[in-house]
Amino acid sequence: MDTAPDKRQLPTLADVARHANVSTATVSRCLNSPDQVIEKTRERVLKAVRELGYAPNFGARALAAKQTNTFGVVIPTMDNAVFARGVQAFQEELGRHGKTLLIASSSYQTELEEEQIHALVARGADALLLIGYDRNPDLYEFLDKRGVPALIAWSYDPAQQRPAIGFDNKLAMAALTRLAIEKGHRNIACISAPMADNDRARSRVAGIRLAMREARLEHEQLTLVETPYSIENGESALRQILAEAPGTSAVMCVNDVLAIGALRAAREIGLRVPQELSITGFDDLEIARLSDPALTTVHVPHREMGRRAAGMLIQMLNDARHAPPSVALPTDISLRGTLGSAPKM
Amino acid sequence: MDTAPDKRQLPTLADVARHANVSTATVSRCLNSPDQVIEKTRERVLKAVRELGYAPNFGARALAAKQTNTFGVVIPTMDNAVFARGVQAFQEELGRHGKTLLIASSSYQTELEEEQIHALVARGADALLLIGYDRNPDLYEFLDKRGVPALIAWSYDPAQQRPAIGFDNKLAMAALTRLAIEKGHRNIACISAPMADNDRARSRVAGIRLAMREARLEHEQLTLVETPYSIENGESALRQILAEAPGTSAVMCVNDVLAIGALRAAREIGLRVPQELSITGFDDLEIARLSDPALTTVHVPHREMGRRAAGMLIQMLNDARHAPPSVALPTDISLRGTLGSAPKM
DNA sequence: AACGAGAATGTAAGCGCTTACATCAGAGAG
DNA sequence: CTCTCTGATGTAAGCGCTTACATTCTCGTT
Repeated sequence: MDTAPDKRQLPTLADVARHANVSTATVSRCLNSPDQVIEKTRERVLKAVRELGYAPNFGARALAAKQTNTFGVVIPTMDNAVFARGVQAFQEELGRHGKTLLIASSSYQTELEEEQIHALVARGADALLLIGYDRNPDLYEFLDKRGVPALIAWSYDPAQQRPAIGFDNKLAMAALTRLAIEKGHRNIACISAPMADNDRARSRVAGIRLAMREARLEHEQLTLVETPYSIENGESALRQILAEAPGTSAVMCVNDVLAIGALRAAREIGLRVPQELSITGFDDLEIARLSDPALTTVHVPHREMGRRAAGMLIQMLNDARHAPPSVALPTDISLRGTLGSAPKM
Repeated sequence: MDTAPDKRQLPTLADVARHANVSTATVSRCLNSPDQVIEKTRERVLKAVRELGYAPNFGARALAAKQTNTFGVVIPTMDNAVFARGVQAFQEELGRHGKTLLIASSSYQTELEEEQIHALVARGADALLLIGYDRNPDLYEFLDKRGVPALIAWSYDPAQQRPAIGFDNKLAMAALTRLAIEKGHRNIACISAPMADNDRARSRVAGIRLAMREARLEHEQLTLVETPYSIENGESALRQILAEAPGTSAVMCVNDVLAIGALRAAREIGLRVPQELSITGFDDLEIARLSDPALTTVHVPHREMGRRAAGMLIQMLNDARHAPPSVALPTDISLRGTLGSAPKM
């Protein structure tokens, strides 16, 4: 497969040293602590660096220096503004501290995620940001053994031990559900992302159930459809719900993308939203404000989460003994057009 | 579990070898070409690996093996579906070939981009995917010298030498502009992203100018506003345009996000779209279909571009001598609600 | 002019891994 | 029973870099 092409001989530290007529140590110092080298020598070395197009070999450097200043993150997919925004903020903050971020995406496949984590650790990631709690216990053990601090993001569950920064998905969804119930909705349905390996989706659904139970509704009868994240899937999920439970007056989706799909299906079918059917989302993506009517959803501070995650992880790296307390960021309900009162029977 | 403070001693190949009572060479072979090792030994080694929580040190491996199987990409921002989608596809295809992708994002800062490229190369990226042509020539020289193949994506300019995969932004925008002109628009304005260091934006604006020239319109009088990518900026840009050139009947934006902002501003102002004002975008993001009215825009095959970019780059790596021909992917106009006939004077 | 402190630079020992080459054990041939 | 051959395993030389320690220079002192 890999027919090694022209094994080009790259310039090394030693080449630069020879070219500048100094020792390798001096070159190294020029690059890492320039003030230890006298100006004249430094100039000569830097000139040689430029002329040879030299770039240090990171692997060798990490090997010798035992430090990479590199953090890693594995996200389920880049193709979702939710993660993109948080990770972007994470990286910006990391950059401010002189750290580099390596991003890998797992396409929502647990196995692939595990591989990526190993790859990141092998590449010397000093610390990791991981999405959600659901993960093979062996993996956590592996990270502990290696002493690689890992912070869970996008989730927060007081019952879990691991340090995390996120929001209480269950409570947030319960709050939204209570609102729907106040507005008279009794026949509630839910469109969820696949819940296996996704504690966020699970918690959100649990939140709906919680609120229904509180209101003495038959929460066992919640019509539930699980389908992967996409607008199209949201559309067909809504059709499926209406077929299974024609009396449904409110459809609560575990994310905005599915909700937008549901909204679209409702329009195609000719159901007026919110007069005949209410729809809610979760995340408050850009699209939530753009749809017509605008989507009622749960607003989540993604950027702030990313930013603070960076701080926490750096702290975890510097003080490996005390895990910082997990933090639950506040969410709030963005009440917009798609949630209305339940239609009169 | 040992909570060693810092300076944690990670297990090395040698530790595994000792533990399994074999030589380091055998352990290495177990990991890299298992069929060269007899089953019994292999099991013993793998058991030791598991027990010690061993993971190979990538740096050392790359150092010794001179191959990383890692590609790199530097995108302007993750927080834009355009790049996210293409890169996701790129990564998926790379994964299929056993390559890992390292992603860095430059927050649209040229200097940062340059740094990131160096970082990626230092980390042993075998090849790079870069967005757009605009870049310091020294950087290209550096990459050439290092023998790191680089493929330009998202842009295609027949006048440029470097291998690229993208679409002809100028032609695509010209086509859309011709359409607007056919519909009677004469007073055209444009909302562009900052054009310095962004050949895509520049080409798109050039496309507008080209079409106007063809139609013998005073293309010098194109009202042009440059503003960074965001919905809010699109809104204020539209207000600015209407203040500067009240007769404007069509506003062409270089991307969908700005267009959505413009659309929103138009609604706030009370201008009916498309009866009183036409608006167009570029990219065909999800939001383009969701706005009301839906956005007329240029559809661009992001995923296909990412996928094919992976193939091209692998080929470039394997055959460094012949650069593959650049490819221009077809774009087409998604004619939707926001482009209408020019209002009668 | 000789001395010595401190700054600048050099020397060389690894860091953890791969791999060419050396060695060895066992099977089949003679 | 010895000899070869083959396949499994061991040995050890780097890969490019950092850094502790050794060496050499440079000056201000005396």
